[in-house]
Amino acid sequence: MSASPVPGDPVPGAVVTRFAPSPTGFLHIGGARTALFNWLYARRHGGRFLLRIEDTDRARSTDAAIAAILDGMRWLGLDWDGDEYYQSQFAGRHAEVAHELLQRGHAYRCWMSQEALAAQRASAQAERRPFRIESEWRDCDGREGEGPSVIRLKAPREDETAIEDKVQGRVTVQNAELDDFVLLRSDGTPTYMLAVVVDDHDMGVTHVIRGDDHLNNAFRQLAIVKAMGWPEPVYAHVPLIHGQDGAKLSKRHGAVGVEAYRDALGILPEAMFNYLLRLGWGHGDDETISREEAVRWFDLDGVGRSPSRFDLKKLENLNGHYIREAADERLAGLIAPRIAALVGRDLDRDAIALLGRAMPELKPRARTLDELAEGATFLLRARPLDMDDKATALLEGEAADLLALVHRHLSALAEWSQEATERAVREVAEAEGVKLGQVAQPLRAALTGRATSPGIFDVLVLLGREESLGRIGDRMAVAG
RNA sequence: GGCCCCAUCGUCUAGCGGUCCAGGACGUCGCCCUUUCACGGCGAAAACACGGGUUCGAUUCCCGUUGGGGUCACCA
Repeated sequence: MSASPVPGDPVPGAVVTRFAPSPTGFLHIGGARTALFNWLYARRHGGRFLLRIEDTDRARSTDAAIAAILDGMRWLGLDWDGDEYYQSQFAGRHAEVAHELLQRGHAYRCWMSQEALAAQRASAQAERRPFRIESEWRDCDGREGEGPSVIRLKAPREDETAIEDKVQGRVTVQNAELDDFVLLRSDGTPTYMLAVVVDDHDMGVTHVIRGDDHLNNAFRQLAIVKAMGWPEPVYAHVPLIHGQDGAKLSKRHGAVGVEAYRDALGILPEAMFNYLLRLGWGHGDDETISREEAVRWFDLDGVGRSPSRFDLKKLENLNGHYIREAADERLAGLIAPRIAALVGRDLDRDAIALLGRAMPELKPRARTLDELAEGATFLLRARPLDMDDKATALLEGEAADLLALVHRHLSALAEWSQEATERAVREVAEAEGVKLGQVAQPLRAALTGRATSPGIFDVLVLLGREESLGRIGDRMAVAG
């Protein structure tokens, strides 16, 4: 599935890549992967990775929307070189280029009205033929119209244009397919098509790595590049990420911003990094790939050409892996706010230290920070504990008597350790002629309020003698 | 609809003419470990879309069909 090899690097020398998101309120999963690939490519080749915010649409480009993107990038550890650029800063330069194109005969002023355009489009549709703008102003020998005008590119109509795409291979399009798109709007502002090309050139971008949805645009942009006589960048159009239904990932698929996975589920940045990397790219049978390995191994030829579906299950599995690898203190700090919300009070240093100590037992049982916090709350909940349904069921019948026996044996212990508590509980089971589980399960319910938890002797030690005995006592009191 | 792109297990992928009755991972299902749930270990089911070529030989190359996706603004 590798892309056909593209001979020779047309731009020898330093690599410059860029990520150019438009601020929509969050860092889109697909955008994050595009950013990742650009970052990786630049780092791999000792080049520079630039960030440019496409804030031409001023209405949408709020500070909050921009901050969300920068925040997401930092979270993933995708550091950009230098300050971020803002496309709106360069509007003057964009207009300048449009006028230069005009002077050199590669563009023309067009006074065609929106209505005339709409009429052309309608008749094209009625006759079931492809729509292509046909402006009378393309070749009008200096004649001028009335009122405001736009500047359109005088796109070539003969021959064809080919792009040697690093991912897609050679892609060719008939120039007749390209129409005279607008470069400068009637209010003098630049269109996206013009702005990207000018900015990429001015920023010295050598490799344009972006989503597949821009492949068609690339031909239009290349027309500007050629008209200006600028060096052509290397293009690499990576396939889009799809939802479970196979369509381009969008809001209707649910969470689509990386911060949602971070905040709601509790995904670790290294897990997201690894997952996104493996989505559409592979390195043999390697599954868990570190940041360093990624920089060492990443290459554009490894990027597949077909879209891939976002699979939450795999992300979660990977996240579980990274949780197990993460330092206990870091994890404790990460889940502290979640637990605070769950137990309804802030956690002090002792509480966080307790979480850290419990972490080795908690970690293997969670795939997300959300699950990790959920599994840890029993440590910090206030007495008397609420019992869930399964815990309540475990405490029915003869369980109460067994619990009382366990309480007595544990109370008599001189030393409160895993070994000592285990011995005590096993003695009760043996003396009563029941299986360990018949004693351990009610004990678990009493201590945690749940039917599942870390190993019961770990729980006993983590909670400590006083708290443990207290919790068991609470249940005995209820049983009467 | 025009144009462009894509096509290996349910999903992510390995495979770059013979090593493939197709390998790994997630998910699923068994079994083991076990005080619960996980983790871990072992095992199972599961794919080269179809049809033509090229070739001594196609999952790998070419063409077509089918299916899927993207894109067609004075949005970005």
